[in-house]
Amino acid sequence: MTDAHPRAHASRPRDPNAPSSGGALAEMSADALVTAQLREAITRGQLSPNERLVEAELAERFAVNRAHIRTALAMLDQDGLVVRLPNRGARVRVISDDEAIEIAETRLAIEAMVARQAAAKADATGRAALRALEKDMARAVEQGDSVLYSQCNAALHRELQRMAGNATADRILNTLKSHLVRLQYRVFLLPGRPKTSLAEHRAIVAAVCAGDADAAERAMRDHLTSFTRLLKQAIEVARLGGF
Amino acid sequence: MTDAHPRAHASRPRDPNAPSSGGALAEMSADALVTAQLREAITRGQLSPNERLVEAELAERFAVNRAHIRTALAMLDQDGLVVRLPNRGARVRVISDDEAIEIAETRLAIEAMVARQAAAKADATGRAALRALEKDMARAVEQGDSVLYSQCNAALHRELQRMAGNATADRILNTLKSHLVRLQYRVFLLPGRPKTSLAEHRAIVAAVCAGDADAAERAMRDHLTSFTRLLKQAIEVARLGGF
DNA sequence: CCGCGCCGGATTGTCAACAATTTGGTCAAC
DNA sequence: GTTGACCAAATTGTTGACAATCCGGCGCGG
Repeated sequence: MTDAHPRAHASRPRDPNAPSSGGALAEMSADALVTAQLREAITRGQLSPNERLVEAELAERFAVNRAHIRTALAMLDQDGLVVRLPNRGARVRVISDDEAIEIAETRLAIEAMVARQAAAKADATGRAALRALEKDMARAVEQGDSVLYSQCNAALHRELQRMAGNATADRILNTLKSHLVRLQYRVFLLPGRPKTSLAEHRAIVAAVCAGDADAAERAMRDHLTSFTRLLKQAIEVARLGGF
Repeated sequence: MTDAHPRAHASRPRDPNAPSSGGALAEMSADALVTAQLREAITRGQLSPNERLVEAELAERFAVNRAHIRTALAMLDQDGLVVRLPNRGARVRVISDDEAIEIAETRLAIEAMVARQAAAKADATGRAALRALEKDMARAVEQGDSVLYSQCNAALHRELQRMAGNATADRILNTLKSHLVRLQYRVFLLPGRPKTSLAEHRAIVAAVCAGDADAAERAMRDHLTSFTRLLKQAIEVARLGGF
């Protein structure tokens, strides 16, 4: 209706040689879409760790062919969200305590670099965005709104990634974070955490906006070190208390 | 012959929940095997950047079904070695100059952490292995054997990864390195590079063996900063001279 | 009562045929 | 000479059927 040409389906020719599944939600291959859906189902906890992922079931659930599920599982296997044992099917990969810490530490290493790069490349738009997010964050703390806070937190880190313009680090960080989402809420819920976290974020924003790369890296390092320490603590508590 | 039970095919039950394609070459699913082969073909340069990857061709080349090629392409797409455009097939992904630098920088960030962790966990075995590799490396420099040197170099970094015992960092580093292999030879061939590189490696080995985490991280950082700088230089030269 | 082999259902792995899409070339019309 | 539509070959996307494998329970023998 909106387009007279029967064969036309996209106006722009699309940039080739770009990470295949990175783009917008529309104009995505069926495989990529299914993969994204499955990934989200896992990270949101709708599929619990170690749960068996039966191809036929998933195919029905997402209303697609088994082949699509199959490639989706292969891709998620590739970035460690799923384990596949030959002839025995796939399961949601369980992240061991030790591994969770590994992930947090690796994230720290990369994100410290990202903060440095963001500071080095900071422009007016980015600075404004950061300051706005800082304000939102402060409001969330005042109101004691954990959900909002966690959203602002994620948004702020994403904005830093955007400013750094490091696609490689981006991809890796997104993968690492998808592993952490299920764990980080424990840290957010610790008493007093939002307040310290806010202060740490302020330091990051200030350093990045000032274009001080060293300070930005240091601030991010402090922030994520503190996060990692609390994560370890939370894990330890769970290990002792849970059993 | 060696086993009376007709159904037995592996002695140990195998640890579930481990990165699927990380293990030994035997006992690998067909998909994983094909993926590994294709990955190697790409990293070794047998398939040039931007080359079209026709499923039927590859299927014949590796003597497998098209479906296997399909999942292999999906997995390689996932870790950025291949780009797939819907209905238009897959190509070997070309790494732009900027991206090569990004990759080198990200590698630096992670490997600095790995060096730190290796130093913290260093045991007698690891120390011995590092010292042996250092010797081999020195010999390679004396003899002016670039190939041997590059192998020792890779082995040394791998040994550090092993010592650090950080599976997450491992996976990421291996991916990043697979992108760099085709570029790093330019750096190795620069005049005088092996000698400086050797000195840098000596510093790393010394720090790690001494269990000095800070020094190890610093040494690795210096080493890879120097590498990255030369890589940038090599790229710049190629950009100006190549055209 | 316990181990062992075996069978049936469920699930994954393999494959080839078919449908849909892109691509490049040809030809006519302007 | 150039533009545009159309056609054919090549290639990817989709689907269903079939084979191979694993997992549970069941019965047999010790």
